[in-house]
This record gives sequence, C-alpha cells and structure tokens, in this order.
Amino acid sequence: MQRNSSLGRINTANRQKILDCAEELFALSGFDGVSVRAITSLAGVDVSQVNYYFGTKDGLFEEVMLRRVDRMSHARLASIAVLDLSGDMSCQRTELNRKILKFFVNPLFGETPQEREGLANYRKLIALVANSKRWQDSIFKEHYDPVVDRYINALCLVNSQLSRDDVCWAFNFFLGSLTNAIAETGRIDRLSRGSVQSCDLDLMIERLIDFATGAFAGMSLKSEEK
Amino acid sequence: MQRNSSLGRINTANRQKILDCAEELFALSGFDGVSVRAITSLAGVDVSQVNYYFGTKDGLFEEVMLRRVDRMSHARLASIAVLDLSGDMSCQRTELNRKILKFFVNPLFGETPQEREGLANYRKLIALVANSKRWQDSIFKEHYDPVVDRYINALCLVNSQLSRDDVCWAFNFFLGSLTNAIAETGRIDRLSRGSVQSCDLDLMIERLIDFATGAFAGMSLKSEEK
DNA sequence: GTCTATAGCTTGATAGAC
DNA sequence: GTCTATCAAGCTATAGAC
Repeated sequence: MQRNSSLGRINTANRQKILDCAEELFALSGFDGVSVRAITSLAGVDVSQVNYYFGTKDGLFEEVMLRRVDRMSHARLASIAVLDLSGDMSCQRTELNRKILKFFVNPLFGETPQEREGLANYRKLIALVANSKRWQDSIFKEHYDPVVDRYINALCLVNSQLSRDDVCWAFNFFLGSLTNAIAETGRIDRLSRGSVQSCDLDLMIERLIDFATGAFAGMSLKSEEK
Repeated sequence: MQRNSSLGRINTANRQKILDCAEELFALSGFDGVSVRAITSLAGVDVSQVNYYFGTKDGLFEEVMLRRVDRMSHARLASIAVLDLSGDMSCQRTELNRKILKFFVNPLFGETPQEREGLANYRKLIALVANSKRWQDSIFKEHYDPVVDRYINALCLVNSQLSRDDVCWAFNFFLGSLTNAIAETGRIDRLSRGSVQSCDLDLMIERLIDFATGAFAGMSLKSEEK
C-alpha cells in the first residue's frame, strides 16, 4: 500500500480539503473529539482517503499541526534577526521588549486579512493543544521550542538586569496568556460585560503586548530592589 | 431507574472512587480521550456503576468539574472580604494587587501538602478545559465567573487609574498564564534547560504573582503617559 | 447497590475492484 | 487515486437478576 510522506510531495485537491477540514474540526473538539468519518464527510471525500494520504488518524493530526510550522518559524527568526542587540540597551528596554514580543506574535495572524482568517482554526488548535502534556514532545519540543529559545536569548540580551530563569518564567507566562487569548473562548467578553469583543484581534494583541512588556518592566523594578 | 442528584446526598465508597479515577483520567486525556470503561476499570468497579450514579458520561464529567467549586469559591470570597478597599490606595497598589492575586490563586493549592496533592488532577483538568470553548458556559460562566467578577471589582478599586476594560484584559491574561502554569506541561523545564522545575509549585506561584503584579504596575505607567 | 449480559451503534483501518 | 464493502474492536447505555 502506498503512503505519502508527511512532507507532502503529492498535493492533490482532496489532500488539501482533508487537511483544511481536519484543522477546522480538531480546533473545535480536539483529537479525540473528532472521528475520521466526520472529517471526510465535511470534506466530501471517502473515508479511506485519510488512510491513503496520511496512513493513520495520528498521521493526519501531525500533518495538520506541522504544515504551517516552517513558514511561521522562518517569519519569527527573520524578523528578530534585524534587531541590533549589541551594546547598552537599558534606555530603550521597554521599546525593544515590545518589538520582540510583537515579532513573536505577528506570524500567528499573517499579513493580510485573508491570511489572518486562514490561520483562525490553526490558532485555536494550537491553543487547545498547548495546555496538554500529550503533544509537548512531538509538537512543541521538536518544532516550536528552538525558535522560542532564540527569543529568550534575545530577551536576555535586552533585559540584562534579569536572570535567564526570570526571563524564562516571564516568557512562559506570556505564552500562557497568548495561547489562552488565541483560543477566543469569549470569556473576556463576559468578564467585561460586553465592553470587549474577543474577536477584535488587533486590540487583543495590543493589550497583550502592553501587559507583557509591563510585566518585564515590573519584574525589573523588583529585581533592582534587591 | 434511580438516579442520584448532583448534590450527592448518597456518597458511597464506590461513588467516590469513580469520581477520583475519572478526575485523574480526564485530566490526562480530556473528556473524549477517556472511556467509561477505562474509568471503572481503574476504580475497580463495574461499568454500569457510572450510569447508576451519574446517569451519563456527561453527568459524571460535570460532577467531576463541579464537586470542588463551592469550597473554592467560598475560600476566594472569604479571603478577599477581609481587605479594606476604601480610601486612597495609590501608595500601596502593588502590595494590594499582590495580595488579591494570591488570594485568587491559593485555593487551587489547598492549605496542607495533602490538600495540594489531592488537588493536582483537578488543577490539570481545569487547565485542559480552560482553552476550550466547549465548557465555557456550563463550567466557567455558571460557576467560576461570578467570583472572578468580584476580584475584578476589587482590582478596579485598587487600580483606579486603570479603566475597567484594562483591568479585565489584565486579569484575563493573568488567568491564561495561571491555567497554563497549573497544566504542568513541563515546557518551562525545557526552556530553562533544566534550571527550573515545573513541579516546584511554590516558586511558580511566586513568579506568577511577580509577573502579573509587574504587569499591573507597567500598565499603570503606560496609562499615566497619556 | 452490584452484578451479568447484551443491545445498538460508531470507531479506525484494510482489502480489493476499478 | 477513488470507490465499495467489510472487519474487528470499542463505545455508551440499559434491562433485569440477585
């Protein structure tokens, strides 16, 4: 039986349709909450196509999770590479922290409204998976953490008054806020009594960056007290 | 057919065993990733007991999610009630923010080491559910948000320089960091290259509070710029 | 309250025709 | 590549004996 590699040399229309529908349904209900039949039914193809293209349901899930990783990692690394992080940066710390965090967030939303919409299900899927131990190794450790490490290094250079551990803590908390925010659970809408819409992504990003840069600045104040 | 109410007037040993094992397995794999058989098998009771005590698998899950809510909400409301939040608090803002956030976090970890361990699976389950839209209404909106609203009100009193929207954003981001942290995914261990252990909960709590109070302080600086 | 037995359905995966 | 047909296993839930 033929089986195509996860690199996806062969990309028929059906293969794409399956991936898109799988992403949509997995984002809604998680890996175990979606059957292969539900995916192929939504895609309008036969059940056996999943096994033909991806071998197993696990194979399909992994391909859904990884097909956007390379582009995202490349964008994150390219944007941070333009920063000049040599010399004394203590007078422009907050501005640099803001830039670095924004560089990390931006690729999740693309550059055009179409890209942003096209990444909507992917964002929710990332959020759903982020708080689970199950996918830590195969997804995050393998494919996301190397880039995160580069960002932590950059933040260490900028925030030289903080220990590496403190920067790790802060970035990890920031990741928690970010993943919860892109889940778009609607909780902020309720808590604000309708005054805030969680679908207003631009405002959300801005506030998140405010929050996290404020935290870096606040932690610095605390570490200077010592 | 007899079915017991979710208030659980009748609490046999088997009923408790089922709840404990369900909590453990749901925390590992989520609602759809666990079968009723796996739960009853771990509990050492017959499959049909789940239907006898809880009606359906959904009923069991809801009971698992809600059985600890009342105690937690009570502890959160009682601790915050002792604070005197009248008058001018601008000179002790950071200290009050720290107290309020700590009051919110504490009940998740209990007061004794035994309680902390007994709440371990519950914490992970909360984390798993927090980034999903599926349980927002039946769990969070209904049972957690009323208390969160009280905490937001308290934070508004303390941080009178911030708008209510800003306080909502900040508390929501804080909740994202918190839920990700109690998931104990082990990611911070990797990112810190082994220098930080995610199982060191006391340190985690302290750093989280540092991070969030810093963010409140940092947001204040920004709002004073305007 | 606890068990056996089982109904009725859905699941992931495969074999083989075309 | 795409389909039909099908398998074996697992699932939730229930009926009924004790």
